[in-house]
Amino acid sequence: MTDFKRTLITSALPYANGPVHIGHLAGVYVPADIYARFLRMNGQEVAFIGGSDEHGVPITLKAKNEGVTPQDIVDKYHGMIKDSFQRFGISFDIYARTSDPIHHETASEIFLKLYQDGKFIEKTSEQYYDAENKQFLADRYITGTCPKCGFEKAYGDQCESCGSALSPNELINPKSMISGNVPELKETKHWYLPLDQYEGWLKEWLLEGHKEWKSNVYGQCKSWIDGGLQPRAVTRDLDWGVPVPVEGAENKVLYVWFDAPIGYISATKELTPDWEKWWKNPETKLVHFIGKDNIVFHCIIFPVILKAEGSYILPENVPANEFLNLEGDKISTSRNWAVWLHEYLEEFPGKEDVLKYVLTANAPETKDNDFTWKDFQTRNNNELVAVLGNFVNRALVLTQKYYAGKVPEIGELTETDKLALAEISVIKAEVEKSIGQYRFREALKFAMDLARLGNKYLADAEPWIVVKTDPERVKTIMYVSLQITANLTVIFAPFLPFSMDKLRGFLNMDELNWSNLGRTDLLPGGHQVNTPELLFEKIEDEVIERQVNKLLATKKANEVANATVAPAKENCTFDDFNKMDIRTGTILEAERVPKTKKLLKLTIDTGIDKRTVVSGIAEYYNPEEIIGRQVSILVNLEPKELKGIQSQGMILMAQDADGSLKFVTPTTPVKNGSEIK
RNA sequence: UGCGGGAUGGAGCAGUUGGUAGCUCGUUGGGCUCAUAACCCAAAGGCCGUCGGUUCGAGUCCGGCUCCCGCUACCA
Repeated sequence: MTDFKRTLITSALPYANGPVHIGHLAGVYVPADIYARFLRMNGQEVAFIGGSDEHGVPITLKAKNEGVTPQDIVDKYHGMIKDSFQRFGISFDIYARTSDPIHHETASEIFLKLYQDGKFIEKTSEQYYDAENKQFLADRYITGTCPKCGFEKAYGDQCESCGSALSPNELINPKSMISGNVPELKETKHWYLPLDQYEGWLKEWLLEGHKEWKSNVYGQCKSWIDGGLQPRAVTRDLDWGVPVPVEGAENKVLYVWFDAPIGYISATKELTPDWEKWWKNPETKLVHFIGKDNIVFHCIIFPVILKAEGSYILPENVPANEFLNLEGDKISTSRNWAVWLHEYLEEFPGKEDVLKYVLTANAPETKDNDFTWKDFQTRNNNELVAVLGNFVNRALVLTQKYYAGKVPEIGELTETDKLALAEISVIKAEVEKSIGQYRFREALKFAMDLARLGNKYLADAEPWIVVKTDPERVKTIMYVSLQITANLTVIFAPFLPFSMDKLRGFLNMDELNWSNLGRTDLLPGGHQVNTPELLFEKIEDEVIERQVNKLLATKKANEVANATVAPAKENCTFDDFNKMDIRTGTILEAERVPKTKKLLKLTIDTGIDKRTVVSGIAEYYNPEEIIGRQVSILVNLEPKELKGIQSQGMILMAQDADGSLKFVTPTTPVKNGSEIK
């Protein structure tokens, strides 16, 4: 194992098209912050890097929608994000941004170096171009009819209806999602990073050299590498971003995934003129904190860029987390399904550490986890308040009561005392080991064990009883209790920085580094402590209910938003309508199509014949419950093979605001085969 | 479609190299009353998703299946 002299910690750059939410925090910033604080307390040299990712198509679109410039958008969110991180206590050494000139320079330089060294390949291809907006269209911003299933709102990369992967050129009647116009095909030149040429190197460096990475990270990388890598475009046709610094690249910018990780480097440059020791000295340990969606960029693409450049170090570990859900649903910026950091800070002033605690205790380290307000309350009330806060309070209140806040002199230590004090060092070692393995949830649990130890010690020693018979003995008991309390300020400092500041205030002591943990003389006899307040307070049901109601309101608002009725389509002639032969039929049989989520295979009596129809309704209806139902069926639709089954016709469904499907059925039964007109 | 991760007592999670299944919360009973009705002790509660295989022995290794989540497809 290499002996590192310093640690460079990067945290994924949040995308500046929205505020930061608890998912970002749990996945990236809270663990990264714990790690940074822990290392600093150990006297290590640390640079903790963050910043906003401000380029890319979504930001330009948002700007367009709101009638402002992209710079306005990123200024707004960068300011908001930076401020909320600062108030939340994420201890970045620098929080930069990718629209900063220093970043543009850095990214340009690296691109240019690779370009001059011949590390890219150039390719010209035809891509859809929106003439009105004078821009090429990303796959996702082209819509049209799916060539496979006929669904009219397929995207350029995929059809949401049948699930097939598409390329934009396959779409029938392609339309720009930006202008609604028909896009034209236009030639354009781009530079590609030939990832395939680095396969051998990646196998050696990553698959052989970093088997210790977390299984979710390692597994994903392995599958990518084993599956064969393709060259990836590093440039885009867009006017928002870092301009491509070569001839013949007008109106082209660096693709965001190329430019964003370089943001870590430019941020370091902004932090210190001595930035090269952080990025080019093999005695520096580089650790990327990210979410799982970023694994491929940080484990494969960015390392390839660094490797191709030649003078940079490579990540030593990439402890990516899985995702955090909120009350059972995926967190979503666009659906406003999130707990926003800036709102939390307003609504729970002074409770920054509570959120850090809950997000760490329930961190999605090995799999997706769920954040619920109920759990938030439970952990606050039963763990922070009842275990940690309560112990501290007991120790301090007794000290006030018996000794007017003066730490008593130590007497003879009993076996119990010695065991309790020795346990501190055991817990210390466990916390260190867990943090070293990026298991912050486990580390926090061990830290909590110290508070539990304190409670148990007091319960066993019973100073409130002993005081009546042996006041001398009580002095030692309280001395030991206070040393445990003082040790708590050290062990919890990486996790609950604000609360430990507060606790040190109660104890009237200075901040200590990690190596003091385990000492049993942190508060000398005679030291005066202050009158304590509560370290944590209970969170009442009403507070939680308010948050839950807020989320329910969001859910409702989303439904209303989705309920906006689509505008009428173009007129069609009566003949057009007459072409469709819609009948009433009855479902005779229904079964799930194996290996699909949405499809049911139905046998329908159409009055004309009995035929098989495959219908995408399995998410809303069970096969058993629909047998015998009358439905409306388009009988003269061209047959279509779905999952190897001939589907002869289409069942008409009404789609509700929430996306659910309902049968269109006569109000009272009619004869099968009745025409609908 | 392909790939990755997950499935463990009521809930949320640990289980490192295969050797008597743990933790936090909740529940029940007891103790204590210094403390924010907090704390301490004890108990109940699991054929570790499912089927098969390797092994003296499998939560742990191998294969099939089912179900969730994610990536593929620029929201951590």
